[in-house]
Amino acid sequence: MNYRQVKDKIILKDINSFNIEQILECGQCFRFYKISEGHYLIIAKAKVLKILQTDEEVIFYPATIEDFKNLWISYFDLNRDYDIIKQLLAEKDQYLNKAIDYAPGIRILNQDPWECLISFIISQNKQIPHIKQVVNHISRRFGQYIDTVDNIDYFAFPTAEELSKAKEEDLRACKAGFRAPYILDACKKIKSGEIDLEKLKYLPYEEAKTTLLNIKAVGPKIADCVLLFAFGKWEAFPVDIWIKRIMESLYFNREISLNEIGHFAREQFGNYAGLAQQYLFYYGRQLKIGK
DNA sequence: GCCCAGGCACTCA
DNA sequence: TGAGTGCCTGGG
Repeated sequence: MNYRQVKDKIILKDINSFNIEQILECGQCFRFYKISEGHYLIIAKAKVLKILQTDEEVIFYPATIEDFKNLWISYFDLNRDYDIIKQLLAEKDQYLNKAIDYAPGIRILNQDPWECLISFIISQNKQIPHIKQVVNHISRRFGQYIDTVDNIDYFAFPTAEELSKAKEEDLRACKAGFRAPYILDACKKIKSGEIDLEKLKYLPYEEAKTTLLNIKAVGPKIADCVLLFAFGKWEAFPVDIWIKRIMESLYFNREISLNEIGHFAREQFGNYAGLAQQYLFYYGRQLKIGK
């Protein structure tokens, strides 16, 4: 990878395994908008960033070289060599091999744990456009103003401190529905220090997961999402309804319990299970496998 | 109007 | 321990 700054843009070249559409549309994050083909706007790290990908390069703007080094390299996981991992995974089985070929540009983002936690609490029983909507309402109402881009105001996702000012009815007004008290429970546990998200990063997968399960409305699926997308714990293999259908259809040819799927995934994909999940999810969802 | 969506809590056997 | 059911809300 090499990059340089040209005015307010960072131009990135020679990067393998990077496709902005696949990265954003594989279900790991919610605060992004498609501007046009290969052109997206994201809100992360209290910034509004556009990303334009062409055949030869990826342009991040507006961004300084400092932002790029301090924020975006880590956020987009740019220092990791995905080619080696993909080779390892592709040897596991033909289905995963196909899924990797289908979307070789997927990367796992390093997101903010708090935002990730609340976003996935919101995700239950909702479709992605709805989740995005609720996260936006909450940001607009409780988060800090970031910037106005193309006449649209953008707001950061509120901190636990900021969000704990919300009342249940405020969150219901943000269309959180029955999840409103769950969000407040998470606020309370984080704000009081009962659960310290910063510390989870340093705990082993199982221990961190057990801690997260103490939050109301956080079950195995949501815990795994947070562990994978915010804490870099790639042993996590979130099993949602899509992955269940996809795995049943590709690997089992019958109905199977969530537990069995998790067990199978750990055996089959090992320490890279989480990345395998992303390839299978994107592949299966785009092709509507099992639906 | 009905059904379902990237789960979970709660209840009951 | 496992199966069954209800849940805000919006879109098809």
